[in-house]
Amino acid sequence: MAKDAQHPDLEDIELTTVLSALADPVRLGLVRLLSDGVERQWGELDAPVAKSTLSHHLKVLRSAGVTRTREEGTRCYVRLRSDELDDRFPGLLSSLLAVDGHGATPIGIKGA
Amino acid sequence: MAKDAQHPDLEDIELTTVLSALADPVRLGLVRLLSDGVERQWGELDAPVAKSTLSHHLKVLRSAGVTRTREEGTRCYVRLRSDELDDRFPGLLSSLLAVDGHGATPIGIKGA
DNA sequence: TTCGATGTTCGACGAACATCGAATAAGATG
DNA sequence: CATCTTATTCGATGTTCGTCGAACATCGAA
Repeated sequence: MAKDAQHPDLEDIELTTVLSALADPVRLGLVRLLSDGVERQWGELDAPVAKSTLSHHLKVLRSAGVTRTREEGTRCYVRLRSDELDDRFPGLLSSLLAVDGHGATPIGIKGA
Repeated sequence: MAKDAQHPDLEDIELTTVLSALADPVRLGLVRLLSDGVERQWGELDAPVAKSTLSHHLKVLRSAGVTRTREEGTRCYVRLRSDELDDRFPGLLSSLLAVDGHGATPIGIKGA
């Protein structure tokens, strides 16, 4: 699963790439959910999209260096690359999370 | 010219809208150029795109509340809405401008 | 090994987008 | 008025993007 889960070096990521990744409501919602630093399993994520779509979004986030994926058996866990992001783009993440009236799709946790 | 140059209230602008607007290399380049606070005339902007395309990009930025357009005769001037942006999205603009290794298209000033 | 759970990949679709050139509008200037 | 400059809009084109369902791959468990 997730064969070539590539995690790019943040130094190779351009600002426009990250901005594109975060410009989507669903992806921004995912980032906000993950912003507490807790690692989540895919199945936990309660997003109003099909599985394949969710998989796609998580792939985009991963490719943009925003998230990190860990595989354990058949399950995958995601978490934010907060520290690395803040190192590469100082202040960006925190300023994004501080905004309210963001157009992010609210993402929940199943069974919560 | 620029008949209904609408400048939305920043309070009505969502974060995703701004991120989308800034995710384009040309538009990010324009914002960086304008970040010195100087008001520029369209003709001054030396971007590697056709005039109609430039007009389009400036319209997107204006619709996203990022820039403000002033008309004077047949000429139009643009400037960043820096203060208002920082009020609505604290720290966002400055963190974006601080990044180097941004994928922004370099925009110049004609005759410079 | 067969089954179930979990993600991924693969077309496919429509919508949105970036881009251009040409046509247009409107003020400035001769 | 005729014309030039400046910017907008229109129509067209090709691309990218978000989305879905279906098929596939992989691991764990019965």
